[in-house]
Amino acid sequence: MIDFKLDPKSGVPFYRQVIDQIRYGVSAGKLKIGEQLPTVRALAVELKVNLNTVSKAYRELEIQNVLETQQGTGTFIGHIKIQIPKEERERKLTSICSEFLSIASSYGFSIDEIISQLQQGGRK
Amino acid sequence: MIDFKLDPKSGVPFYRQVIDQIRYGVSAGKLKIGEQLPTVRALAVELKVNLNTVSKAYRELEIQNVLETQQGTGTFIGHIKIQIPKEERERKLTSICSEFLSIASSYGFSIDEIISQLQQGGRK
DNA sequence: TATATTGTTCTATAGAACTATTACAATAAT
DNA sequence: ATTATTGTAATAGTTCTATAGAACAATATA
Repeated sequence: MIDFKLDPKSGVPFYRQVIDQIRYGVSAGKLKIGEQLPTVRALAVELKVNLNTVSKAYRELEIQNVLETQQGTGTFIGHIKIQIPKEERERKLTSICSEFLSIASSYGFSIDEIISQLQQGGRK
Repeated sequence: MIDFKLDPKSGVPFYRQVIDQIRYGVSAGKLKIGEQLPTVRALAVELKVNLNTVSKAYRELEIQNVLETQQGTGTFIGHIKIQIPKEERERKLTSICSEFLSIASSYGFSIDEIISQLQQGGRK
């Protein structure tokens, strides 16, 4: 289970922060397939946000097939593994990396700093 | 001078992205004391945002003593040395890397793939 | 002086984000 | 069956973000 955290100063909407944390948790293996997430009400209380905010995050992730929800039961990590065509995959990798680099360096971060940080964040 | 970049998908307001990039640019030494910034109109055109959005960013930075403005002349990097706390810089790096990683790995890219691509894209 | 350029301010509009409240629907547990 | 728990939905109101357009103020320049 993730230890959810919200950063009000970041400027990033709460529901997007929740989405990010779940998506990253899944890909980092912190959230296993089929695992139950906190209920919308429980997470709303924990994060001190409105129920609708959590609900919105869960809803978007369900649309993306990251989550599966069962009314009355709960919300779970989805079973569907999404497949992306290889050419598109290559292009996507190049594109997001290039875009990210230009943004990161506009903040004054060097490649080395970035890579070092990514390596830390990538540990399981 | 900074190569300004806006990321509409990040969820961070435009004016905040501009603020961030200038502040980090200053602390990284990319923007020198007394250096003139683009005019509000020029930057607005470059970033394809409204004049008021840039103006808002500049105004906040003037309040923070990062910038000094002279009506009719332009906007300049202030003479008061602003240090961005190491922790804040760390947090920003962590934040953008984490967000990027969550997106990248949701496409199924491994850390190694990502880093390898970044190293290629980072060559000049 | 006249004109252009710069930043500033104001109004109006639109949409997103978030909260609050209430109610409804599906499932599980008793 | 009844109750509790879960997710869902609808409405309303506030704040924030961003745009568009217009006008104003200060400075530099021709």
